[in-house]
Amino acid sequence: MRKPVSTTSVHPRPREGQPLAVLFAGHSQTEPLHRMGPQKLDSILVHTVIDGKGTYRCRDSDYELGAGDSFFIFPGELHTYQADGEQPWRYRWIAFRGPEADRWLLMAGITPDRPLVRGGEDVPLRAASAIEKLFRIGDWTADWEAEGWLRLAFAAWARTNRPKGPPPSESGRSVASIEADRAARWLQAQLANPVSIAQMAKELGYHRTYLTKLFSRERGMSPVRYLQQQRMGRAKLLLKEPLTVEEVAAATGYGDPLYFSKSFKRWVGCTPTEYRQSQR
DNA sequence: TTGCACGAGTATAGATTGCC
DNA sequence: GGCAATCTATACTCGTGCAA
Repeated sequence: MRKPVSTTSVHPRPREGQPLAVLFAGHSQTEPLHRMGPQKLDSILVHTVIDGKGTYRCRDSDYELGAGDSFFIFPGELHTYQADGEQPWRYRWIAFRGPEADRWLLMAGITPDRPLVRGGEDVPLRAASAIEKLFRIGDWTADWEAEGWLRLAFAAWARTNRPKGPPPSESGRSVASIEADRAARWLQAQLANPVSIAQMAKELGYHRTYLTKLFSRERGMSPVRYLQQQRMGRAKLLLKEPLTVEEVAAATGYGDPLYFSKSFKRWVGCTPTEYRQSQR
């Protein structure tokens, strides 16, 4: 068995507000049954398995992974991952964030509900290795090179994950429909965070009033109602886990568990505790 | 596509109660 | 005692109509 080892190189001069920011990269040879989580992150973290096996758990789903597979952890998503007991995995990771990254993930067909890319090319592993070295050296050009490597990795994931054809944003849909989808994805990515519609509008480059109207027209419900619907769906899943109501409230963007309980009852018709008991 | 105004609805905080 | 739910008051945000 290999000796457990883990190294990480972080960006030497991280800056806020970039469309795409590569934050750190590293690699690990884990111990048998080595486990991370349950936890939540504030950036996107992708692991690509070099060899060995392990399990990734997210949104009430378990994924078995092996060599060549990549799994994506989205910001605010409660998750765990654990090495196999007999063949603990060895993997490389890259952490990044920014609206550009969100767009690439969508185009590659990678979402919190489909957080895997099975097998495929070795480019992501080479990218993670290169970025780790770049950040260790700390040269001022590291930003450019790291972004370039991440682009190559995304191209590889997209080739593996998506059937041939135009990217989703170019398939003949209206601009309003595409923008409503963008807004919906933004809201989905913020399920665990207290956010406002004004904040969303600002980040997507539209006026609050206009975006609200556009969203309501395309989706048949207001952005706030959509956000609540998604949060309650998530809450129902999390209530099947051994988490307190307070933890479920926090994981669904409610700072106040009391208010969460009240909202849950209004949506579902029973309190979180009653819902949990009914599912047993 | 933006900005304003306004009513309606939502979020929050604190106090209290009930259950295990 | 700890956790969860309820009630109330208040502040804030949202959705919508309208004008530009």
